[in-house]
Amino acid sequence: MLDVRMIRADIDQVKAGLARRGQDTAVIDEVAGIDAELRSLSGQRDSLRAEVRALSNEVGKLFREQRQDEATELQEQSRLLGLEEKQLDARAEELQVLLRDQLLRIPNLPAADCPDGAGEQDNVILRVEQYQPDSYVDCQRVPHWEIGEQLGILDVERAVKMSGSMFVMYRKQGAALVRALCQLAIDRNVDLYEEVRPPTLVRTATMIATGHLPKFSEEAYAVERDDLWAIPTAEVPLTSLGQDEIVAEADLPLRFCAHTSCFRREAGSAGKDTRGLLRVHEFDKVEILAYSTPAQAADLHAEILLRAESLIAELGLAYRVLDLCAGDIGNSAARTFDIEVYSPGVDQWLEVSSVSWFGEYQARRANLRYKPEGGKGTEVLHTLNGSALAVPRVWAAIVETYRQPDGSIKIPELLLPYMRGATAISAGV
RNA sequence: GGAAGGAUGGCAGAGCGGACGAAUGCGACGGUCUUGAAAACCGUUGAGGCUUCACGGUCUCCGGGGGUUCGAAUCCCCCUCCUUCCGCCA
Repeated sequence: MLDVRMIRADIDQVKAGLARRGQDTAVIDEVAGIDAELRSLSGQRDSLRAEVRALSNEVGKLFREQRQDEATELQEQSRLLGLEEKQLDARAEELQVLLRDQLLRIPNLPAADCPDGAGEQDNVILRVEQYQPDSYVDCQRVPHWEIGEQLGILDVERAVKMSGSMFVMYRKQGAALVRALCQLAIDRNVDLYEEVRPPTLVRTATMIATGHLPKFSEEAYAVERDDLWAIPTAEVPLTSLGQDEIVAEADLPLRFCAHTSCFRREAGSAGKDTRGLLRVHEFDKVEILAYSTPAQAADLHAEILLRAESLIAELGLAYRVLDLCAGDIGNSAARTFDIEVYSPGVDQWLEVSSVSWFGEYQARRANLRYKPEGGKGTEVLHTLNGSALAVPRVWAAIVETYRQPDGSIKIPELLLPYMRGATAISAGV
C-alpha cells in the first residue's frame, strides 16, 4: 500500500511510477480527492467532538453542584451537537473505507533502478550460467513426465483422478527427492534464517498484507465456510509474522525461512505449460524472507538472490538471472530478480525463484514497524523475499539434466546425504 | 461441541457511568550520590491521525464490532480469542 502522504506530497512522482508499470493513473487523482475531502471532514468532526466533550464535563460538574437546570440546558445543547457530529462521522467513515479500498488496489511503485519495459520480452538477462546448449545428449532430451512414468517416480494419472488436472503425485525415490530438496534448502539457510513452520490456511487480512488480496482473489484457493485462504507461498504467513509489532532497529534485519505447501488456482493460465510439473496447483517450496531497515534492503536483496542462485548452481543446473522490467514485476514488488533454470527435456527456461524487494508496500499493509535507534516515533520497515527452492520445476530440471544413457538418474552430489544412501534412481526401486 | 471464567500500557494489575490515556508495582531510560557498581532518591517512559515554521492544539485507540447516554474502560447486544473443566481426536 502506498503512503497517502506521498500521494499528497508528490502526486506527479507517484503517477510517473505507475505509468512505468503501464498502469492507468486516474485512480491517483481520485484518491487525492477523497483524501482531501476526508481530511477537511474529519477536522470538522474532531472539533465538534471536542465541544461535546467539554460540554459533557461541564454537565457533570453542574450536577455535582446540584445546579440541575443549567445542567439540563447544556445537556440539550450537547445532544444537538452530537447529532451533527454523527452525520459528519458517518460520511467520514464512508470516505475512509473508500480510500483504503482504492489504496489496497494500487500496485507498488517500481524502484528507480528497475529497468523500463512493458512486459516479459523487456526483462534484462543479467547472466546465463552453466548453460552449454551443445552439451546435451539424447538421453537428456526426454521430458520429465515421461522419465517419471518410466521410473515410477511421478504419477500424474492417479493424482488427477483424486484431485483433478494440474495435481501431481510423487512416488518412491521421486517422493524422497521432494523431501531431499526441501531439507537441503532449509539446511543451507538456517545459519542466518530462522526456520519457521507456519499455518498454510490464513485469514483474509493475512492475504491482504502481502498484496495477494483484494486484487487477485481468483488466483487463490478459498475455504469459504471458515473464511480462510490456502497460501500461495510462505511469503504470506511470514510477512504477517510480525503483524502490528514494533521491533528495535538493533534487531533488524530479521530473517526467516519456511518450507510449506503452496496452492495456486492458476486461473487464466488454462492450457499453458500444463504438462507434467511445469505448472501445478499444489507444490512444496522453501521461502526465505527478511524484515529490514530501508538502508539494509539493498544488501539483503543481493544476499537472498545469492542464496537462491548458489543453490541452483551447486545442484549443477543451467540457469539464468533476469532483472524484471517495470512492466513485468509483481503487484507488490519494487524490484525483482528471477532465476530461471534450463530444463533440457522440455527445452525451456523455467522460473524457479523470484527474489523481490517490496519496500514499505507490504509492511504498511501488515503494520510492521521499527523504532529507529536514537530517533523518536516509529518507521515502517521493508520486506524482501525469494524462493530458496521451489520443488516441481527443480525436480523436473534435475531429472532431465541428470538422466543417464541407461535411463537412470544420477543423484546430484548435494542431495546424496538426503537420499538414504542411494546414488541413482532407477526403475523398480 | 458443552459449561464456567476472563481479555486494560513492555509486563503484572486496579478502575465497574463524570475531570481516566487510565492508580499502583515491576521493568526500561535519564539524573543525583559513589573510585566504580549496587542500593536509595528525583525525573521520564504507549501507538497513531489532523493541524502548526515551531511552542502547542485537537481527535482516535482499555480484544473487535454495534447500541444506550449530555458523557462509556465502566451499562446492554453480537463476535473473536484465551484459561479451566467435560466430550471428541492425530
